[in-house]
Amino acid sequence: MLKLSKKTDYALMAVQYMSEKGADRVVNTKEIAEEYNIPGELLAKVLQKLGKKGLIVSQNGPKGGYLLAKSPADISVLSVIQAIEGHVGITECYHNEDSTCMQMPRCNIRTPLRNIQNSIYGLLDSMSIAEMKEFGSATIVPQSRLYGHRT
Amino acid sequence: MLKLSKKTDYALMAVQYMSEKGADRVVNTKEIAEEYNIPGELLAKVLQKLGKKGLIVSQNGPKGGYLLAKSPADISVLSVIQAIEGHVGITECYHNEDSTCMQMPRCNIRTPLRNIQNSIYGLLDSMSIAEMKEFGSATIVPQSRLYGHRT
DNA sequence: ATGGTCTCCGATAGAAATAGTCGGCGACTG
DNA sequence: CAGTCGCCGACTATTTCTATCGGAGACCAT
Repeated sequence: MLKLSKKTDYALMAVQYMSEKGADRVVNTKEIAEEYNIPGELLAKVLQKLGKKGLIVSQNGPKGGYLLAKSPADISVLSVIQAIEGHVGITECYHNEDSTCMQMPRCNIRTPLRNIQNSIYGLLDSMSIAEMKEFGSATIVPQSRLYGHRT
Repeated sequence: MLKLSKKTDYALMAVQYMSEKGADRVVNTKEIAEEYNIPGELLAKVLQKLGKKGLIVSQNGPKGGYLLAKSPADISVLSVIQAIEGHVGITECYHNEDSTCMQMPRCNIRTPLRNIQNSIYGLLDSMSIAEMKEFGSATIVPQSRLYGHRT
């Protein structure tokens, strides 16, 4: 229903939080969990996934935690979403590679929806974590935000 | 996970189908269900919802069925989606009016996500069923497709 | 007027995704 | 070498989505 999962929300919050704290500050799971009232063990899994995907870097041991792997300006919102949700698609047939969709043979909305999907992707891909924060205060989304994308 | 439900897919297919058949042709549930291999009883419910929302008009009795209530150019993709899924939001707090989100007090992504959501809405709202069909053959989504939306 | 066809509606069962939990392992710092 | 913290897999609970069932009401043709 076009809704992001809670895990994804948590991921975005965490990344945003780290970006606020600065590049040198090691942040641990508990700290974020308490800040936002997120169940610690669930957030831990989310951060682990972000780590695997190379978006953040982990540091073990006491005083350990996480750091952003790159500058907030270089982390796209889409990359965070995809790190958690895997390959995302607006419909079953774009979401699942080997989907056995009964409607496929005569489907009249497959291609149009792909175009819509690509547009949404373009928006999410073009927006960085750093930009997203600014959007918080901005009231208007710039017009130049959406692109045509080849099918 | 940013995916439309199957019901919504069915709704879009059905509306598209009706638009193809022309304004005067009464289409019944069974016909659409067979064309696209959709479970008949489920499609029936979907069409009923579209009827309630005034997107299509029902005609009872034998030789009954459905007609588009307006021209395909006047039916937005968003209106079809919302007819089936109700109020849609990219996050829980925008999806559910009375959501008790534990992250609310300090949430750092609420407003930015709303802007993103509004952008997506703008796209879906500005696209009609008639246009959607053309997007099926087009390879490029026009640049002018996204707007700024007030928060 | 009546039987067949079709929409309409609520309830419910089954399947799948999501949210959250638990327990043990390994790495690091002081 | 002990405590802290990340790492990982399995597990349960909850919610949402998908699909089905049974019956009521509208309508047309004969």
